[in-house]
Amino acid sequence: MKGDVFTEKIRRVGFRATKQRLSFISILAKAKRPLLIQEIVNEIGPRGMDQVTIYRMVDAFKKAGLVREVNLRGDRSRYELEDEHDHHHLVCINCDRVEDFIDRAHEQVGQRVLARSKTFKKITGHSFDLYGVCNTCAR
Amino acid sequence: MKGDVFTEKIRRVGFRATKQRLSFISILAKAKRPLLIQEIVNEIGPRGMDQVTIYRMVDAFKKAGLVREVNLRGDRSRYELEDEHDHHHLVCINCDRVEDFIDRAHEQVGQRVLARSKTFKKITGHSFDLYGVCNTCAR
DNA sequence: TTAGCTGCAAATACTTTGCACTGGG
DNA sequence: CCCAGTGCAAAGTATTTGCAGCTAA
Repeated sequence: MKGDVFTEKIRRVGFRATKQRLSFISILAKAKRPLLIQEIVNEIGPRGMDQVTIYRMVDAFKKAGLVREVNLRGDRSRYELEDEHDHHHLVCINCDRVEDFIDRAHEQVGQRVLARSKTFKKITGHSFDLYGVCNTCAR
Repeated sequence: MKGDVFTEKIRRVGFRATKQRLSFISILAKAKRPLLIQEIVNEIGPRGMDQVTIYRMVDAFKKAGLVREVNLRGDRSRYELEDEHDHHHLVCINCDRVEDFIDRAHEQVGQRVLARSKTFKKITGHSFDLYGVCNTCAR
């Protein structure tokens, strides 16, 4: 467990690498899409760890920049591991399947909007996701 | 009250134009930004209408295409009137001030992503908002 | 008149907090 | 050893549901 890559990640941001945190991170790493708190709880199983612990972990990891909070439609917050090329999501409105994509168009939009704006000084972030219908649901 | 534009809007989608619905719509029309359920309640005042009614109204109007649900950051859902040129938001991360902007770049992104995707058939919607710091908060 | 709406009460779901105990370093 | 982290219980919000009475059309 010493040289484990998740252990390193956690320690690097100044946290203790408890087994709860390791299993939390590994669940997010395996997931193909951002997960609800409830989905993480289910994944871990009833005897895994307390729901409260997950709320606290998500909060700490978010501040530490290890985890990203994602809001799709009117849904509750979902969580995924932070990655270098901040990707966006293409989400099926029928079955919730998620495909990630990378696109930098929003950066130019930001510049354009800022240039025109009389009230804003700088852009610091964005949210950009697409919704659609996947091949399976389109039949 | 007969020729009122809000009354027309409401009737056109098959609903009854009650005074609760009229005041709800007029509050959203006056607001300069998407409002929380709680903000709408406050706006109306304690003796105005029941919170439950607002939840039900928001739901019905959303389905009817009169109202749009907006999710900014990890915040609860906010609501605004639907408009023809689906605008986006530039939000101050410090004071929550909102400036609307219009930009169609996301349409090309959608085409691009769809062309590359092996699993999606079509794009039906999007969410795109920018975050930044306004002039006042930048000082 | 009468179905669509609303209000009130209460249930349910989600999230946060307090505190004593545990285990990572 | 000792304090960050966890579990459990309970409080605090947010949202939904059931039902009786009201009112727009």
